Amino acid sequence: MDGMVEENGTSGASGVTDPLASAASSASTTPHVVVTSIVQLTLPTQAPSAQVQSVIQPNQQSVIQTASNIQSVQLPKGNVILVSKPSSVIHTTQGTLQTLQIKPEPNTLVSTQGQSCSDESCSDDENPKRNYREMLTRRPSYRKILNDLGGAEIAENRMGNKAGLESEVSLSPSLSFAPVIPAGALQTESGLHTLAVSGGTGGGAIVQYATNQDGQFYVPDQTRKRELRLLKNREAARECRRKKKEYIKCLENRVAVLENQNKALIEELKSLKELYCQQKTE
DNA sequence: CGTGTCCATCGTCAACGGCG
DNA sequence: CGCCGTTGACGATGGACACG
Repeated sequence: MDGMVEENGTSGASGVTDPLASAASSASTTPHVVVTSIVQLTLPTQAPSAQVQSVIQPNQQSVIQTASNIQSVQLPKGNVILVSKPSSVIHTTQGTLQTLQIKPEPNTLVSTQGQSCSDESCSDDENPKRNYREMLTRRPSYRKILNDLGGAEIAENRMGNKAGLESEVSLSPSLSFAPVIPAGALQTESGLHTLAVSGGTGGGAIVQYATNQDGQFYVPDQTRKRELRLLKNREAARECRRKKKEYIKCLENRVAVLENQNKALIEELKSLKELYCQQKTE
């Protein structure tokens, strides 16, 4: 093995501020610390070492995840690389990256030449019609992005949530014979009793009850269905917002990384121009 | 201290797409 | 085609802050 790849969890060397990390530290509701990784490449033989700014995060419930296999690479001087998981939402900048030669070792995971974006998003550059159509259609859902990333873990969590939700909802039939009118219940013209249930900030649920022949209160099937739908949608909206936030954070992080790379490339171009002019005058 | 403004968060509705 | 998940839009609410 000619080269080594190691990650340290800092972003200082590249000078990129990490919006993810700062956001994580400021948001009290975020339980995990998100770290932008610097991948230090120790290059083979005489080549100088180079640092690669990565937005790949440690394995966690995230849109962006660490590639499971980190491989050694051969990196000619001046080349810029991105080490990426194949189906990542992180896309390399098309056309600006030079060829990255991967050492032909078995079990290596390769992403080269700015092709690390997902199959869906970049496989059909030669099909402008489809691209145009996709531009007009809805962008993929956050869940789809996560699935593309192999978010089995998240899918499992969702299943868990769903189970919890259903068990919660299954409590509803127990209300079918509530012996007393709940406090705050109002009777409507249709004979239904509505009960406003406040739920934290904003919004609130409304549950409707009816009375049977014995004067007992029960939740009509229609009401129960609505209750279930609202509950599910409430949970879905919460999850959707969480994913959206995470997605936006990742995009912001990516912007920071790409800006930094752009800066570095501009500097490199500048120095190469100077070098070229010097040699020309000699 | 009361009021106005801004911002974050929430619940709900409606539209859309995917799936059986 | 109906059901269900996803998500943008909207309005409600509460907290933080500035101002008089």
